[in-house]
Amino acid sequence: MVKIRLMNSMTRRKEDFVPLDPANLRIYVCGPTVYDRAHLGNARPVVVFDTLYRLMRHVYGTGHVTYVRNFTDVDDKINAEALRRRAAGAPGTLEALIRGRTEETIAWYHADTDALGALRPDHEPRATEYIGAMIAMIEGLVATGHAYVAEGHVLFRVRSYRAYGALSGRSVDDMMAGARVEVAPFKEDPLDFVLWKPSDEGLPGWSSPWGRGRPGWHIECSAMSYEILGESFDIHGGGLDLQFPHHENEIAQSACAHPHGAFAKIWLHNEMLQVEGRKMSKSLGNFFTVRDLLDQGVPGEVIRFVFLMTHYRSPMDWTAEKARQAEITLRKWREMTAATAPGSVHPAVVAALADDLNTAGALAVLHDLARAGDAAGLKASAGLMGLLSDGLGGWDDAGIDLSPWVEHLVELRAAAMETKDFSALDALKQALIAAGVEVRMAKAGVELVAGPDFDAARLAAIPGRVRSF
RNA sequence: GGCGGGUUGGCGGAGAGGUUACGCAGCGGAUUGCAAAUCCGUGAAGACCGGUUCGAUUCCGGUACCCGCCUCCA
Repeated sequence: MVKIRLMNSMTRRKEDFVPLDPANLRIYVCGPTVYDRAHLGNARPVVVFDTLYRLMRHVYGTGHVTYVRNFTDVDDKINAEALRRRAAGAPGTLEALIRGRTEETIAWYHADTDALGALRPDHEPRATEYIGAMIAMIEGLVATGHAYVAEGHVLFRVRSYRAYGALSGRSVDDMMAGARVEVAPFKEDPLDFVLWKPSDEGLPGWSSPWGRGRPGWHIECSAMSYEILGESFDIHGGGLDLQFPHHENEIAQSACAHPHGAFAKIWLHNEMLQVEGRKMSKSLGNFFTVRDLLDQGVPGEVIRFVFLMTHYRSPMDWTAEKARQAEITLRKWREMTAATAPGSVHPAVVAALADDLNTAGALAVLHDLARAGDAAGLKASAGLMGLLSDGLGGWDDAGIDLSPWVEHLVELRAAAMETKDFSALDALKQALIAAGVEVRMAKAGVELVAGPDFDAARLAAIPGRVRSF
């Protein structure tokens, strides 16, 4: 059995991974709030935890890993969009408009993450389908004194959980010192957070012991992970920005609601994404979605490769130069493996991934395999990382038959060898190169490949074709 | 103010207390009518100051600078 080591955010140590149950390894990852297209930053945990999922399936067996990633479909931004649509004259109830918006967004999310070569999780629960479980958990917390009701709200009593702050390395008193928390007048303590809040008629709501309302953000993950994975599971993941307060609050809720459970054994957090050296933000004008990139012609496989170039615990900078390099490498590898059946995964690739998901190290091994000419090993090993699969392919094929141009070049070369006048041959060659075609002329023959900058219009505009195609 | 992370060659980016990371770019060579592509080879690093050590880029401490979180956020 391959020994997997993971950096546990809780202990700040790289630990040997020992599953609670090797026959059913359980992973929970915080998923998106489905109010709009996934931006590039959203894609990072998708790829990171997909890689973890693939590694675990490889090591423990495909049927022995349960991967859960939720959809948060209760959120003020979703409400705002639904209200906007209603104001614009859209028919239907508010709930129906909300459902429509979240359905649409989830479909986008699936399409975009599929394009990145991410496997669908085994469960993708939606918060709205677990309201009952959330209410039950909140009732338990109230009954045991870990939560209290105030003015239609239910709040978690942070001081009732002694270990609060352990994950993010803060003490409650530290947080009080630098508190920038909005303090509602009905809170016993400024750090107490909302489990349930009232909804007025203009907002979606569910009936509860505390009146019509809706859940706070953190409770959904506690409720859904418990319902699907139980009170103890192996790994909980998400972006580093979720470490506090979201994950800290999840821990507090779950630990108090299920005091005999361990909740998550290992916490993994991916670092954030930057774009050309700066934080991605709408105000800087460098904000874009996965779909934007795909529409610009950046293949999903290239996006995935760029993500894998950087270790998940380091900030990752998205740059056009990286995308260019990734595309060159993938084209080379795809050409090399096109007619090859996958062999076996190279142990060094597994070893690199097993060492806290060292994807950059694993890619270096892939380069070694390519250099050694091991196409079968390359294809299988890359497959473990979600690369070079048939499903992600096709983008490197310009979908054009270049063989007439090959014939033309062969004829021109034969003539040039006779006459010693290479000008016509060189002109055509330059024109092809200008159209983004790689011209490979060897003694044995001529080969043309449409490269990254292939431009069909420029190709079509080249004069002097010997026949029409 | 509180908490956490980082600083590696021209660029990107890993591992390892002592022996080549790797990729891109560069340079040299093979090949080619010439190129391209490919292959082979090659120079180039560890923010700064101390400490531990036979030996540190790798461990420890400090300084500087950068970044993230603390507010919806992946």
